[in-house]
Amino acid sequence: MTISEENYIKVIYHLSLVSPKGVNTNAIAGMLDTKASSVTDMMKKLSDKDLVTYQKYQGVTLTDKGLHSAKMIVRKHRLWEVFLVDKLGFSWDEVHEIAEELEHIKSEQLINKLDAFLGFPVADPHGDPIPDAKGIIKKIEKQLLSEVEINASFHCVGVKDSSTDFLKYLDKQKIALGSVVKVIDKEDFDDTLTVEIDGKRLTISNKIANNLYVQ
Amino acid sequence: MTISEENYIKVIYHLSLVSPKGVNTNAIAGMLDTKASSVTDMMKKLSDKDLVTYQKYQGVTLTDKGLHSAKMIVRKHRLWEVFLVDKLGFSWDEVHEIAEELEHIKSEQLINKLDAFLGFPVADPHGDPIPDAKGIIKKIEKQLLSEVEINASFHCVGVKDSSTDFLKYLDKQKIALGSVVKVIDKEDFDDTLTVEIDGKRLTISNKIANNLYVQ
DNA sequence: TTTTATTTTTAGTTTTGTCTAAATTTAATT
DNA sequence: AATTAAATTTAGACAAAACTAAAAATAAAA
Ligand SMILES: [Mn+2]
Ligand SMILES: [Mn+2]
Ligand SMILES: [Mn+2]
Ligand SMILES: [Mn+2]
Repeated sequence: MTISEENYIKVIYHLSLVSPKGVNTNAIAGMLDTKASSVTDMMKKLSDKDLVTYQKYQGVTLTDKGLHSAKMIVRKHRLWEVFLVDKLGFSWDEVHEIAEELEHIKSEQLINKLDAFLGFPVADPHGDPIPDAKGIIKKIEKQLLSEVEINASFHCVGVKDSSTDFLKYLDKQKIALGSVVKVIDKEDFDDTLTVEIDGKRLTISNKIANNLYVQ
Repeated sequence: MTISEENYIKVIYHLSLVSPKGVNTNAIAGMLDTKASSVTDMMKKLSDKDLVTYQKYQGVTLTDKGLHSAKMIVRKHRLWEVFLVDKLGFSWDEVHEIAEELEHIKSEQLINKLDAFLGFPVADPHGDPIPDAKGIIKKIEKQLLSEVEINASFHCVGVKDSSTDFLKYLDKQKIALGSVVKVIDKEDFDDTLTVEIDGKRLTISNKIANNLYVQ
């Protein structure tokens, strides 16, 4: 599998989680910053390799083989992100780009040794679950902060949006995975929340609360 | 720079150490397992990018820019080899192939953080020197075991041939970097050596002695 | 110094992955 | 149901990096 093929497979995997019935050509093109015609070409190739099932105009889905490949790429991506943050001291907003390259290193032995070296982590620095060597993903129980009842306490366990802007905002507000959050009040008009994070009171917009997972 | 361009630059660098006057097309083709005509094409491209000076039929040399690029690739290759052996527990005959891929990961920050994480090593698992962030290579004093006087003691500090076969032979004989070697006797006829390695007596051929560096 | 052998380059293809522009299919509106 | 809009695919082209086969330059041998 080439790097390009791997990038396509991974994008189809991520989009499948939202559109399990079939992933659109344009959606793939958007994620990979390429043109729809290029996607169509690649779908034919991936279909020939039995990694996706593709029917003209009907979107694509991953085959079992494609799904397994996708999980292995995601596994590599997330393990490398853990390495970059835990061992090399990168911050969580700096690692995605680098992991985007590291995820294509071929050795299976490498990734399993890395996994052991890191202590078999179950989640990456953004709280996303890491598939194990067999591709099994331990589902992490979580809710969006925006959908949680008032006056109960939770732990931050992940982010939905892992853009630099959002992660830097969280850093600024001293919100990290593990932080304790309690929703004090919710504004009816625009769903703005008053929360207490690690004891400190804070007002956050619905957009923020809608991108932060708690448990 | 593409991965292919980087591989060419690195090979030219290694061959330059032996042929500083100019590296031959066929030599490059041999190292990269490609055809001479492909090399010619690439030399034109690298020349256009000001990474090599190339004149038809006269071989190539690296420009300052090309030399610096080459050293950065070698730096990455060797640092990753240290990581694989010291942190992940690979043996020294397993790391070259993987480092051949890892050396192409782009981030400068990554490699400098990796360097720090590893404790700024000066040599890779095969005893080859690691260029620092500026490209400066601390020359390691060393002699081939085949050229050393009899009855003096040395430390193994590197291998000239780092093929799997040779490294596995050394493993079998319990010879590692750091081992203490003393040449007891040299056979006039074929230069076979009788040596004492970490106290154990051993007979080794000239071919072996000619691929082991001591200091 | 010719002749022969080796090395290197040129010319013309191929594969991979991309693009633009045009055609086609499907979805959404009148 | 007909028309318009959006999504998708086809057709044709291009750049990168490789190849084969043939031509040209250099080196070695007679
Ligand atoms: Mn990637
Ligand atoms: Mn992540
Ligand atoms: Mn390489
Ligand atoms: Mn090495």
